Amino acid sequence: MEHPNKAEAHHTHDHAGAKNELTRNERLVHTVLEGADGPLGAYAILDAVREAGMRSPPQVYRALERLQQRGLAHRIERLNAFVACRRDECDGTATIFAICENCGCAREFADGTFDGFVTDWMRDNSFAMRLSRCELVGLCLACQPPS
Amino acid sequence: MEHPNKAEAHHTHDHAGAKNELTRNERLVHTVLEGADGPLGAYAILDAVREAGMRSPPQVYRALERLQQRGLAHRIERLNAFVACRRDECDGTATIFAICENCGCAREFADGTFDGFVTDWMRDNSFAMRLSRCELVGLCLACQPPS
DNA sequence: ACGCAAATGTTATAACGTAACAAAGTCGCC
DNA sequence: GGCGACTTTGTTACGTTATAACATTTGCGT
Repeated sequence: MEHPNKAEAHHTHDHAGAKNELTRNERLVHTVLEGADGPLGAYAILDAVREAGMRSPPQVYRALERLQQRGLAHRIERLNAFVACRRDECDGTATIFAICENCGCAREFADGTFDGFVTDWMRDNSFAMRLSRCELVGLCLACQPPS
Repeated sequence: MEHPNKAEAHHTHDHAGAKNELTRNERLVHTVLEGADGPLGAYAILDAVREAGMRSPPQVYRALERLQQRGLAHRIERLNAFVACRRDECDGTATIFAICENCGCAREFADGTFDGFVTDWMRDNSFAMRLSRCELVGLCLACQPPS
């Protein structure tokens, strides 16, 4: 039951600043995510950047890893897919998504009550939290049956 | 951006009752999960039940799916792994896990503040939630550096 | 120019998950 | 008992997601 860990979510910057520090591959992947209308799998991203010169999965996964560290992209665990972060000042440590099962859209948001719950729980239970992920699964307004 | 969905989390029962309704394969998988000291991947489960007669991945995944529907097991998205639920009366619609990056342990718990946050948000945002998943990632008490 | 670190490129393979179909068990019902 | 419908199980083959390991190139300070 041993378990290593991955680099993730520790840089600080606001997004405007962070975007200017991207490498070529990071920028390619980030641009694709920004232009997408929903979460994209790593291989979908790969298809989209292939003509720009990225050819193999590790290149895409490495770019994604660094974008996540900077809070510029998030992985949606339930979908094995990735999105560009649209909130400014996001460091990636506390993300919440509402995921629609019908259209696949994923809406990211922040919430003070949730942050409070997390903070309280980690204090009361001596858990040294590095990051939290919350995924709400259901139907978005547009996808709900008429009335 | 269309997207289907999977069967999940809709039965009701308390666990004591539900356990008596398990089929042979479901019981085999559930017993393995109950005996494990942490989350298990589907192929680790397969190894553990092979001598009992289950031989292929679909058999394991099918049993897991039905256990999840009954709230007897949960998938931890971040780990691509599964655990037996130890709370009674769990229907699987709202799970919270604290996952240790060092030892791999996953502690499940429930929280009223979190439930309230979820309920409020779905009301305020007209989101028809089917289930919520929350995963806190960090170090459990036993794995934190001395002081 | 040299050396170091970061980033990139490439191959092969590991790990996770499912489609599709066949066979066997369960149960009600005439 | 025999029939039919449904559920569960069994099996093969494949699709999808992710990473290990190593070679090469790039950026940059001195």
